[in-house]
Amino acid sequence: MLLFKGTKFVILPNRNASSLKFLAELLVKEGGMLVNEEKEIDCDTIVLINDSFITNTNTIMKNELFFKEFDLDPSTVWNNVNTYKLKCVRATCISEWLRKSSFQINPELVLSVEDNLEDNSEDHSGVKFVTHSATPLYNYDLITAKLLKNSEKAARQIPEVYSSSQNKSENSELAGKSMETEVSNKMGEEVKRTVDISQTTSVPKGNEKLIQALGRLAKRYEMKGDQFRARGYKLARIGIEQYPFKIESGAQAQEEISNVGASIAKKIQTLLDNGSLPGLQELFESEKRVDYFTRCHDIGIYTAKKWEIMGLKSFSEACTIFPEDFTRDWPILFGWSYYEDWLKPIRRDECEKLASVVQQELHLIDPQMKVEILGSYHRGAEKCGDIDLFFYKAGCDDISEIGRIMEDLSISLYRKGYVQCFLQLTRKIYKAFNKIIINRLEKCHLKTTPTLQYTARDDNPRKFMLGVKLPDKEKRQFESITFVDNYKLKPEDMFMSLNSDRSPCRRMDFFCCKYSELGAARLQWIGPKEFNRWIRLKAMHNGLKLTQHGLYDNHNVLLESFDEQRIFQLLNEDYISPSERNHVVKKRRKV
DNA sequence: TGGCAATACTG
DNA sequence: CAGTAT
DNA sequence: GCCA
Repeated sequence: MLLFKGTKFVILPNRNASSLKFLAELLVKEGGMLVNEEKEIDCDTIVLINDSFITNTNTIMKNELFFKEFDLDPSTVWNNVNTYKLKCVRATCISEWLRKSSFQINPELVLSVEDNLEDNSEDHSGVKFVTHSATPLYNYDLITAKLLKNSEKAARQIPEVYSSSQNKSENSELAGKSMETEVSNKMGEEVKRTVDISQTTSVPKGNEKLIQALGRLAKRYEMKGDQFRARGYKLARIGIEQYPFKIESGAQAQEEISNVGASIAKKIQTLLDNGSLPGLQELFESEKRVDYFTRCHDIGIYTAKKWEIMGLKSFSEACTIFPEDFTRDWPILFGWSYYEDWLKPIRRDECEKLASVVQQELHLIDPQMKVEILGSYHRGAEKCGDIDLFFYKAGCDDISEIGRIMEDLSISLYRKGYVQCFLQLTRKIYKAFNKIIINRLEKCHLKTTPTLQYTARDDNPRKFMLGVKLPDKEKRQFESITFVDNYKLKPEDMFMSLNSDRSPCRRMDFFCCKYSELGAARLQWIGPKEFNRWIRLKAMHNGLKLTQHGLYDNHNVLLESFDEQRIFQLLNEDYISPSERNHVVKKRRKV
């Protein structure tokens, strides 16, 4: 008897995520039906929510990404959900039902859907520079939509639940113009529901341990400098994260999960049998020291290992033994000074606030320039490690012009107190910033070498790496996050600290591209790294080469650089939306 | 057994 | 070129 | 480490 015979399901926001495709296949195999059109939805349809839109506190993330990624018309579907009061459960319940061979929707699994939009608009003070944003920041997908409107039908309607709490400037961007529009800082608005379904996590119980173990092994080999072996573990780990069933044996894992080979299968078996792997419990003391160092900006494994081999345990010790490391690679001084701040996660709303400061300043310099937040922010992360700002100008392929604008922009922001430090120099930046470097050198008693001359490169950099922060009074509105990982400087290194709990310094990167390379460049800076490697490998297997400048054939002839979706097409891949790029592996499943 | 993404910036 | 970064 |  088929488990789901006759039952209709709709998967939200869409069924294209790799793990969902797999579950959808199983569902159909067991007699379930997937709705393909809005009108097929009836009062008995079961709503499956992609787990990546359910937070770890078991609440539905009804934010902009959720609705943006709907296959079907979001407002029609959501209206149906509300009027029929359809049952919403996690998509991964499918694997649970299959495993138990029992299709039962226990009441505690049902996520409630009514809107309890509390007014969270705390943002009325100290936001002057936000409320006069001249051009919108978060318009990436709308731009894409515009570029593609030939191939797509009408622009999709934005559902009410979404647009009501939505950044108005986005809508006005559709009209091609937006002045004096109010920018909400509640872009990542979540409507939280507290439903305790703790027994149904997205990762099957028991696999967590394996994931953690592989992560540790990856970390260990990374610190050893064996990047490829580390990569092997990382890919296997991603595979297990995506695998919807409990792993019962090493052989099963090797058979079903890509990037799990003989060696990892054996380790998995050992873990299942013994609950642990020899020597995995904790990093060795030496590894801890390497770890401490490499978390500092501009300290990689090479330097960290060099210091560790010399028995050094802290930056201050390293500073006395290898002073030239610090005077030559002066950005280390800022990595040290902001060590703790730069390891703190950044909330989306703070990303937005900082970005709008930048955007305002940019508008003064050149109103034609556009800026977008890419990186993990764009992939929908609740907390970001840094803020990646991406600059371009319609019709402008002159990269040095944009470079100069970014340079002026960063210096203006430095003068206004937002930029705290630069991590690379141009002649202009050196002039403005030199004294701060000297100050840091003196602070740790390094002689300020007069030979501290800086290579003023002829061409403008197309990339700026900065430390930025909001003034204390403007920062106050952002609730502090409870840090799970709270990385601390050792006491003997604290004297260099410029960290601030009140208003932490943040890492911000500026990137730019030629207008003609917009698609390829966005692809790169949206990332994540693993996705970039995956898709570039894909290109390579097709005899092509993909870079931030475009997709090239084997004769280095440009095939496409402007249209992101066209690049996917040429690679024979379905378009993968930014938030889905977090979980891409080489193969979903072995045959 | 060789290859594992591809590029930018710095000394 | 090597090292660190994205 | 894994894979072709």
